[in-house]
Amino acid sequence: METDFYEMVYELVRLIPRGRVSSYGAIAKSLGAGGTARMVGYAMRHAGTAYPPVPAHRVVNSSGLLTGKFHFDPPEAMEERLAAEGVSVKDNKVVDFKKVHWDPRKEL
DNA sequence: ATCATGACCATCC
DNA sequence: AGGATGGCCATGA
Repeated sequence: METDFYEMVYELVRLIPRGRVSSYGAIAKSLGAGGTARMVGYAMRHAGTAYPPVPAHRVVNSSGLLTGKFHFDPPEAMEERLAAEGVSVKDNKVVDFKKVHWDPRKEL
C-alpha cells in the first residue's frame, strides 16, 4: 500500500500537462518540503506499481536530465514517450527544458 | 530508536 | 567541465 506522501507525489505528477515536464525539486517544494526531492524519486520508483499509472517520464531532475530513464522498462520508453508528447530529448536531457518546465507552484 | 539506501540538489575543488 | 562531498528527509530492516 502507498503512503500519503507517495499519493501526494502521484497526484501532482498526474497533474503535469501533456508536452510538459517537471522536476523532482519543484515537486518536492510544492509539497511543502524542499529537501524531499529524493523522496519524490523514491516514490517514482514505486510509481510503476501505482494505479492509476503515473506519468513518471514527465519528471526529470533540475537540469532536465532523464536520470531515471534506466528505471523504465524498457529504458528507451522514457524519451520515446516524451517525444511522442512533443518533448524533444537529446542525449538523455530535455530540449528547451526552460520552456517545457512545469512548475506546480506557479501553474497551480 | 538506529543504520543504510536513494529516479536529488547545491557547493566546492 | 566533471568528479567528489555534504545535506536534505522518508522508507524499510
